[in-house]
Amino acid sequence: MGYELLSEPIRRYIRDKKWETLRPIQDAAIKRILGTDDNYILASKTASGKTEAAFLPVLSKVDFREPGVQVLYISPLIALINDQFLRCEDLCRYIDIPITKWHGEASQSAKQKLLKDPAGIVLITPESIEAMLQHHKGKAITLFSNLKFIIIDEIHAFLGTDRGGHLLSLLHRITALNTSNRVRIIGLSATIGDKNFQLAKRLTGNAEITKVLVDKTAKETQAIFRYYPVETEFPVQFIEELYGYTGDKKVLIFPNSRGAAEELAVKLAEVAARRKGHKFYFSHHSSVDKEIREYVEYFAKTNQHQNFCIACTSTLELGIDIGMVDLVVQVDATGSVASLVQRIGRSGRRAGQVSQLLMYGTNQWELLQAVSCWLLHQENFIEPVNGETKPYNLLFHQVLSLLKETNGISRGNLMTQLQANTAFANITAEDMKALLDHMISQDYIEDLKHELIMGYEGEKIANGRDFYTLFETQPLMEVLHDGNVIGEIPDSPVIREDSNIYLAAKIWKIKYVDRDVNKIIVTRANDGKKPLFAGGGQAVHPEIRHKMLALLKGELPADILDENALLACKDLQYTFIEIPVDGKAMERPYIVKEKTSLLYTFTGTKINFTLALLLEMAGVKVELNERESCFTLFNGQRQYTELFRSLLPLIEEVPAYLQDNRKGSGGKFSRYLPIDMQVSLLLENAYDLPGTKAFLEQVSFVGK
DNA sequence: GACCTGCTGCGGGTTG
Repeated sequence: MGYELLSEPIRRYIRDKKWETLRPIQDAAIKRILGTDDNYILASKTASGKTEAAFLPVLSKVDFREPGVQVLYISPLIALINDQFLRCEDLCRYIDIPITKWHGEASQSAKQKLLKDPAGIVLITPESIEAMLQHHKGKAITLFSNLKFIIIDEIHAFLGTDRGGHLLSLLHRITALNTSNRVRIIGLSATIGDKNFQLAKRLTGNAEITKVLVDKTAKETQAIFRYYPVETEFPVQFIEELYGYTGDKKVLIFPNSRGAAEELAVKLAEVAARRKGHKFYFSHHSSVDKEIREYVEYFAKTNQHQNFCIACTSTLELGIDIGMVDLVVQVDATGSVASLVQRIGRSGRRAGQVSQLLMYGTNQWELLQAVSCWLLHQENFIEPVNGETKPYNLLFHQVLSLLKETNGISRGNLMTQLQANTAFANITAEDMKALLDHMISQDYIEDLKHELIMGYEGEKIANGRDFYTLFETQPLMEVLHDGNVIGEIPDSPVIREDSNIYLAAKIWKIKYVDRDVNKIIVTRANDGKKPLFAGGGQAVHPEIRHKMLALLKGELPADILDENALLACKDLQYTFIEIPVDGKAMERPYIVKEKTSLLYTFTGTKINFTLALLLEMAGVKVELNERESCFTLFNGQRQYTELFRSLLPLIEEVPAYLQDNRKGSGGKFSRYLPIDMQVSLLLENAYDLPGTKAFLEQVSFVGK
């Protein structure tokens, strides 16, 4: 038993907590972490005790009498750090070691105290590590040069993203400070997916000695799918129906936008007031002020008996423990299966409890996509993410960061550091040299011959307040009521004096807009419009679209669909009923209308975007409806398979075409890079050339 | 019709 291997103070903790047994992932992790020197990825469903699975053996093993911080916990969210701090604080009392939060909103005095006497456990964000290295390498050496373990929470949130590459680079820089020992790394996640294990291993910086421990026990979930067509605003009847399902429960509702979350929170609260129901209706998303969000989280976590309803976006998708939730409502399809899994995991967190999911489709295609995500989840599918990327954005950023950290470094030394960093394993030395030459020519770097220092243009970028992150953000306007911040929303045409908006589950009238200081002054109102938000969509994986086609041409899961939902799906099936399509043989349906033809590709967003680009290059006028994965063609010709096959040779010309026709963003620092690197980033972020090639080689269109 | 994430240093003021 793993229990026997733990140190006595940790065993006492378990006894005092009155835990009868250890969870499977905890028992396995204790044996392996204490019995070997390997790195581990712990993959197990939400609320299965992963945090303890890592901390119990680590705290048993580490000798905290040694100088310096011994354990570093890295989280993608400040909210998660604050949450885990409370849990770990309790545990740390048993072994009498200090634990310190280190992020942008953490106490300065606590940080100063730690610097005077570095020890114990530190909870930190990647960006705070970045800031520390840039400004005070000395602090990083004082704190982290005798580390034994790094624990990375919610590791899936980093996979396949620029931020994940950033974390990998920072891990390299931090562990390099440890000259006397190797730092062991443990990653935690509920939704990695089998196909991403290799990538997760690489995120530890040393895939060869990293093992994956998986508990595949699935979470039991009861799901019911309903259909309610909605045009622009949620009708009263829909709200009444939704109230009927949610009014007497603890509920999270996930519509797919901030605006819809506000609309649902306001309208459900109105119905609740009429029916004398509870008053605890909230909205929770990135535009709601942080203090209000924290209050909502606290309310949900601490109320054992009071029902509540939170309409939210993906802000409540990751690991923050918001306590008991009876029901998760998802309005329209999630963009990914991974996201669906995380959201389902928010309910039924107690042992033996079943998760409850109520799924609403407000449109036939959304319903079909939602059902497909659910069925793929039943098959244990999670979207694989692309790990074979060339992170030029990150390279540009880290070069400037290293110049800032060192205040000047020889070109040879800089190259050595970059080449040793596994974050840049896919970038050749020639590419690195080319980027450095480019950066010197554009004055991002100044070449003093014996060493490189920050250039004039580099200073302008690196001195900005948002140089610590790899992700881009849009400017926001602060919404104020009686001097209190309600939230921050992006500027839009709705933001003008005397118009009304929804925010933080309340309706406001805009009294005054000051675009010089980005402030909006509001008063309470009784009627209003949703705030408008701009933003890009999530890319849907091809596998989801394949499943949608299979559903249209196959049997519908009648056991989870209510009457209307079944009818809505059947209605969509009738659209394609006369077309004999074999989805597995890459046959795709087309429908001829009077002046146009509809070609349904049933493939992922990136392939659709690439197809649209190729058709544009070929001079074929089309319109793409991404939700339906459907191209509208305007000419009369019917040789669709031949038309698409003829696009194949154009794939090779895409990079050259993009050089002159760059659309969209290749990432935060893309515009400072040489053009060929910008194109490379664009191809990775927005398009899928290999996937499109395979699609074009196999596809054949079948119609009537 | 569309998500989310994070953040230093320094100088000058007030408060206990």
